[in-house]
Amino acid sequence: MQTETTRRRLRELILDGHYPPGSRLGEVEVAGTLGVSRTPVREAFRALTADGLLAGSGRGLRVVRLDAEELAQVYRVRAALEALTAELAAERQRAGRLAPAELADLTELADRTHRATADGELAAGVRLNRAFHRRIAELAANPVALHALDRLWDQIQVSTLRSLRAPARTGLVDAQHRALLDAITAGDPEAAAAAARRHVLDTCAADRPAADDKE
Amino acid sequence: MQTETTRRRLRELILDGHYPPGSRLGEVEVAGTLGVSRTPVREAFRALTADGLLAGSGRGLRVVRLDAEELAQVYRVRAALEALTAELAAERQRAGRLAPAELADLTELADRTHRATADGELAAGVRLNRAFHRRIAELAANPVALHALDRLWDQIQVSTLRSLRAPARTGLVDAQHRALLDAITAGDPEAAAAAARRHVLDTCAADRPAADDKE
DNA sequence: CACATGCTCATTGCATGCAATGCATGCAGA
DNA sequence: TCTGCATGCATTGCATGCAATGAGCATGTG
Repeated sequence: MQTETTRRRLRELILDGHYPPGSRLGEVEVAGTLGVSRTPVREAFRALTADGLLAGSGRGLRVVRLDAEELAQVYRVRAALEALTAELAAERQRAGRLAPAELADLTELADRTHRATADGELAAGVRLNRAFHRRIAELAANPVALHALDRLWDQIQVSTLRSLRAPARTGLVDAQHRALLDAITAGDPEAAAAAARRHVLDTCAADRPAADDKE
Repeated sequence: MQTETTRRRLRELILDGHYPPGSRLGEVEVAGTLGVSRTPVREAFRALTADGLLAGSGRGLRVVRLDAEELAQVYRVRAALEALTAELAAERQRAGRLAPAELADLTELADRTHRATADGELAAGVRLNRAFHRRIAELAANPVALHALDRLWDQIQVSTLRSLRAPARTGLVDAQHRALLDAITAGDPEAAAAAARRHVLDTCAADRPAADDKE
């Protein structure tokens, strides 16, 4: 079971920025650091490569570094999938399959996200924001979409780590979260899908200036 | 490099139905069959598991067998992604970024798909149909979407292998392919997205009777 | 006769040795 | 000084040994 724990720990290290994009990862080095043999590290590398966090087949794996265009492509797929999950969640709400507690939960996540970001706790804000979006995907009750989104969120998180941007957009983000929330609560699939798509694409546009790649 | 070839060969065997859904795959057995050691087989297993073709954590991997609901969930994600690729392809056409030869190619794929299916060459029809959809995804020029769709197509192909159904729907399928093609050719993203979504969801509905799972 | 329990064996997970490969570095010659 | 080549090294890919674990089966008992 060391393979799985190794995979998890490595993923955390990458998502934390401990291994920033472009870092080179060697089997021996990581095996030594984590105190396991090369085999589980090797398999963890494969898994993370499949998840789109590592790349560079052959000699030397590196943490993926997406350029602006690739990041935009990831965002477009994310927008399509989040439009789907929002639509499905709204459908389930309309069908009466969502418990009030679940919606309350979602509202609280939106609140906490806004508060954390407004208070300047950027790391917590990023985490809560992701939790908010993920909760919607859970309410959609489609594991396939959820899994695909998990991968995309990981990729985006890695590539936008350094640009933990200031809150200027905080108000807009929160307003869009509320709009999405309202559409789901109202059981309006079309509105929910549209709100989700717009929100994600706006976020993409806001992240784009992160094209200050050097090194 | 035996890992990669092993992965490819195993994928082919699974997609061909040589290892039908539910089959149990053992490292030693496959290693013996393919004439390699357990290590590359092991890694190929991991990769195919990540691709959603194998499952069954822990003791004994099996070829995934999706029930009707899971298959429908895959189809909904596929519909969202194919709507996106159709939209992107149409956008590129509108922007004049698609060469006429590329569209001609696509038309020919639609033709050949229709002919093969109408002639009762089901296997060839399935292959060509997939090639048609894939070509659209290629024209969308979004590798992220293309990769995600490749995985979904694989999963669907495995789970609908046994129900290589008769052509009754042939006419409808071809008509929808033409509608999609026309929307892309016309550079109409909304129409293309709608056509793709409807086509995929109709296909899902047609595949649903495959719920005659026993064994 | 059914169910629980203990045993045996197949199968996987992990570690490590060995061979191959690609890269960097340093030296020699132009 | 620059270029080309050769050599050494770091690193990965693959094979295999060993230990652990879970499953299936047989047997004994209620």
